[in-house]
Amino acid sequence: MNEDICETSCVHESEVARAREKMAKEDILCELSDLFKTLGDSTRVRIVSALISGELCVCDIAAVLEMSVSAVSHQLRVLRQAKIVRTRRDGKQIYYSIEDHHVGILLTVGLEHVREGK
Amino acid sequence: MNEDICETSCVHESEVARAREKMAKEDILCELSDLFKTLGDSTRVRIVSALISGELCVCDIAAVLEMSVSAVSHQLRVLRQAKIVRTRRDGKQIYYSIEDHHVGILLTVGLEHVREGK
DNA sequence: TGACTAATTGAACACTTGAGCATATACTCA
DNA sequence: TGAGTATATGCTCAAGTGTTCAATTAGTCA
Repeated sequence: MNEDICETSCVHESEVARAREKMAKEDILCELSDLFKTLGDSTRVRIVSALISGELCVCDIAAVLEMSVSAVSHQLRVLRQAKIVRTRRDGKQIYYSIEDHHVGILLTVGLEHVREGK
Repeated sequence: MNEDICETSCVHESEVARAREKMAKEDILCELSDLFKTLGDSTRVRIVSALISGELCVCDIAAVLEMSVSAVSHQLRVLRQAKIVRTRRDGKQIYYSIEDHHVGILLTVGLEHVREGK
């Protein structure tokens, strides 16, 4: 049952079948890569990292990052749509915070990996 | 000690200072975002996901993903440079496998997050 | 050694993306 | 309600990215 995709003769069919079976579904993996892609920008990880220690309003985030409110707001929207952060209004300000604990774990594990690589 | 970055008057200086202190260093966060960026592509997560259940040669990976060997090889290089995968030669083939356990954890936690979001 | 082949690489192109600017919301509070 | 202000959003452009095609490398094994 050759797949006729790889023309070369080196395909180990049983290994391929096994890997296919054990992998997560394609659309789930797409969502997963979208999640990583969202975290794959230095502005956005810096925002998330700043929020780990507690909620902040947009102006504060901009001050922490030393960036314009507009640029920060653009990235906050991306983080919001990806359900990585949530918002809460208090008076004139809108406070941002981390949406769920998975995000914190991802940051922590990722940092370990980075630091271990020296 | 106004930073003169955010012109508006809504900056909470103590919160900003606290966040700045607790955050990881800028260059570390940059490396972290690079890590996520590397995983932030559907082809690459699919490769990593395929390798979680065991090593595979380039041809096999291409077969699993139903992509050209060339396209896969380009992405494998990116994963290699990011120290996400390692290689081992056996005869004519080169086998790829996951570099370290953090990668598996990231995938797992990320999948949890994605699946929880329904 | 030399033919063969798995894998890598370079260049090109279409597509995506982040930041800046100007403008528009949306909410507060007097 | 209306002025004031914190935040959000279109639009645009420069910079970055993934895939294809063609050519090349690096290793095997007869």
